[in-house]
Amino acid sequence: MNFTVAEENYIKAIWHLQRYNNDVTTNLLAGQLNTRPASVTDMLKKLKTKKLVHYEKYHGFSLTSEGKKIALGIIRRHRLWEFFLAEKLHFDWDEVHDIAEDLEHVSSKKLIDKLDEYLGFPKVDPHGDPIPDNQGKMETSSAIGLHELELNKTAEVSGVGNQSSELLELLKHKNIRIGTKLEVKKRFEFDQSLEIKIRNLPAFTISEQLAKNLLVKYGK
Amino acid sequence: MNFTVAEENYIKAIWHLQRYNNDVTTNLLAGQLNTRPASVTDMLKKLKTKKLVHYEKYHGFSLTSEGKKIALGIIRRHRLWEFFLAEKLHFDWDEVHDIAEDLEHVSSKKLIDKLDEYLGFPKVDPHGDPIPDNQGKMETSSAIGLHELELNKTAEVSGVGNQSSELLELLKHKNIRIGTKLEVKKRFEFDQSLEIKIRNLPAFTISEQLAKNLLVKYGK
DNA sequence: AATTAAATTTAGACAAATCTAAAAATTAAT
DNA sequence: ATTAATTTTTAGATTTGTCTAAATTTAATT
Repeated sequence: MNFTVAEENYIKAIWHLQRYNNDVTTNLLAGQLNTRPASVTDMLKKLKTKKLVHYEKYHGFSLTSEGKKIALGIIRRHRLWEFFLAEKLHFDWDEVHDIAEDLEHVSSKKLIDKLDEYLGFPKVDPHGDPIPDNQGKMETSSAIGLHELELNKTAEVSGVGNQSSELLELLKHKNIRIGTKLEVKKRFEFDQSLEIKIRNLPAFTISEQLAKNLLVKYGK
Repeated sequence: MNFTVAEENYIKAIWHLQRYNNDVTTNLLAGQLNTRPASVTDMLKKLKTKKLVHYEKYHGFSLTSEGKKIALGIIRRHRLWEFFLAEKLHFDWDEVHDIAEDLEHVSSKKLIDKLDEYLGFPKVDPHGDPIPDNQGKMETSSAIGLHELELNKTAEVSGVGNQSSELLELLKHKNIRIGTKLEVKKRFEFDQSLEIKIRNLPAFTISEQLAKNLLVKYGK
């Protein structure tokens, strides 16, 4: 089966929302896709006839297992292109997302498998998100939010909570990237801000909001 | 300005047809695009309002200089991706065209310029067609059809007349590719077929039609 | 030059994806 | 348990790109 760009964007958005929300709603999806709730309803009907979502009107929706499979294919394409853009074309990590949004809809299976091989079967994209293999399987991350890291334990940044250019710009400014090793030295109760330290550089403070969007793994 | 995939396909098709036909007609373009003459008329009106074609109804059409500029941008993207697919991902030359048809519509200028640099600013694609640079300029080829090559003069294959998988399959079977050196030993008047020789291999015969679709340059 | 043939354009319809405004269903609140 | 607020869906329109069938224009032929 073949899908339109619009269909793929809906499938992908539902998949992403399902990850962090117990139930995905019409309004939420409309917000995510910059469209209107009425348009979402229309598309849900269409995706239902294609057996990509379970959907009962007024009672929510979710991806079928077939829908999830399609979603993982799109995400695989997206993240492989992101890796290519960063690694081979030397794009900054805050530039790759938008271009990959377009490239991900080129759906030749052979192209993507050869690209994967050419890139050396990478396991994570430039934001630390895992890349599904050609069977749709991917690493499950043991990462936690920086806000839940214990004090004075070294951890390594392994991902970010989202790909907004705002977040990535801030991280670039603070010199934090995937692989950066750091420790939390102090937690301020007033606003839940954290004082962190990177190597032997002067300690500095980051907001609770930023901390929640920084994924880290324990271990030197 | 930004263009839809449909618009880009029309612009590109007109550009290609203009190269080999004095005047491009509605029917010809419809045939090329696998669509109906009525659809072509509709699109021509649209492209006229965007100043990409000169068009007076019942009296033909052609690309404006702006239209040509857009066309060269699309062709640049197409041929760079073809080069990438063949050179980096090791696709056969008869597989690259269809995939590049999709990739060419991803229109980030920065992406294409960085891709160009990454590939080492190639001058021709895997079929021997010249790749426009980021100013839209490209090599003008001195190639001639194999059917007009003088007898017993060595020449080198530099391109093919079209990218149909049928032609490319035939060439693969006959072991002819870009860079192959050959000579025409004899021309048969009856059907204009040619006997050709490649290196020290046994001579063999090719049809007039194939000869016309093989572009060669003189010189060892 | 009149008629026939071919090419092109118009008119009207349709599918995809979207929208606004109104109606219906669900959920929350008094 | 009604009423009010929110969410979701329907109804009807719009845009893009396409189609068929009919009408028009141009070109070819006798």
